[in-house]
Amino acid sequence: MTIQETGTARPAGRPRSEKAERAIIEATLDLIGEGMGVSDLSIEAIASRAGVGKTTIYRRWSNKEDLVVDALATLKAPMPRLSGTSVRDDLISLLDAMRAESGQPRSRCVMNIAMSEADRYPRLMERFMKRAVEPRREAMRAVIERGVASGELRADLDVEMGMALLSGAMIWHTKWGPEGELPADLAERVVDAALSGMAP
Amino acid sequence: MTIQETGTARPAGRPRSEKAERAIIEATLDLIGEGMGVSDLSIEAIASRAGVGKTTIYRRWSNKEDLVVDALATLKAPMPRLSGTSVRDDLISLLDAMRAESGQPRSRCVMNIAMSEADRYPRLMERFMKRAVEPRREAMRAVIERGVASGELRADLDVEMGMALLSGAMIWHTKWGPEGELPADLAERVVDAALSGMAP
DNA sequence: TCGTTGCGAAACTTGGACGTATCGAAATTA
DNA sequence: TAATTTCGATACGTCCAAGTTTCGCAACGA
Repeated sequence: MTIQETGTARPAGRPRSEKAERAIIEATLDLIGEGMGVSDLSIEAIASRAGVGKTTIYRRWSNKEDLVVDALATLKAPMPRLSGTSVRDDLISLLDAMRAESGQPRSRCVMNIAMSEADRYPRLMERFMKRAVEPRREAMRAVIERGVASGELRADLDVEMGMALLSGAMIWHTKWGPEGELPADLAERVVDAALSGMAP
Repeated sequence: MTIQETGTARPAGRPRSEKAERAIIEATLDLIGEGMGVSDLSIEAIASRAGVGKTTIYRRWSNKEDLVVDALATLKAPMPRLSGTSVRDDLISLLDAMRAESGQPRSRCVMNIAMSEADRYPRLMERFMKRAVEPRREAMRAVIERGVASGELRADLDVEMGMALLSGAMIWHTKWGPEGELPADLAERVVDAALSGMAP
């Protein structure tokens, strides 16, 4: 018996480097964040960026898609804490988290991939949606439903439509709004616009 | 002097085939519509799909990006005729045109490219936005401004925000809504939701 | 009819990425 | 210390698409 028996018995030889593994995933996310599509990614580019031998990648992942799946899976949703004081405040919090993320190249991964690669990599998308998108969506849905129940929102509100208005407006600004950073008060303005509507 | 002097004097030799040119552009749009990114397109695939020799492509375009630019430029916006009776009706017409297009593979080009390739092909995007997106955007802006002027919409409405709500909600449904075709009444529901707002 | 140019097909060269193998060094167990 | 495994680096053969060239034929003007 060996001294350490916690979990799996460590095999002989040099252990795999956690650091290398993280560097590989970071490099992958970086490249995707810079606008690369999945099919543009090359293992060689990832290895080079990560300062790692190709062997070290192939020892862990047998192909590019597996690597991307794992890389995206590490993008956990750091959901904003919701104050719960008012539906308006909570919606602003959620949308402002979107705004903040849209500035970071890293989080652009989410959008770039979600937007463009759905058709080509369905397996990847499925897992990615579940991991990174669904939790946020669920959070927003919960807030809206709470608002309907509490009377802060219209009783006859279509919840999905509400999500479409709010999220869609944020996406629109990200992609087609004025150049540069999104304004700091964008989330608030979007929420207020969606709440009050366009009609007088 | 030659007999025909109408415009440019025809050079000697066999004239270029209009048919081949159209076939090339059609093939390009088809492939993009099937979900291919610009970088996934191969000249050989285009030539093969168009039933054309690679030579015939390279004789006209010196590289892939030029070809894609021209191909997308032919996607003219078949703008819906606006009745002008009410702002609501006109907005529904505009959004319903979006819905109808999202069903056609050909028009998915617009979305796929616009969504995903912005960072990588800025030159392409610029020309494409000008040609295919800006006219529709301008039409919607005009309708909203008319509504503000006529009192059909809030006097203090932020026009850009209104566009974001409407267009964004349509995009959201296209990309993340329930599977399958968009419901026939989606445009109407989006417009009404955006007009009346989420607050009671 | 003849010269010119475009046509599709195919051969060709080049370059990049793939995935594998091999190297000496490093890290760990026994 | 010896055995084992991973490390980064690099070389290798394969494949695929890019882009160029060549070929025989077709379409046009003179």
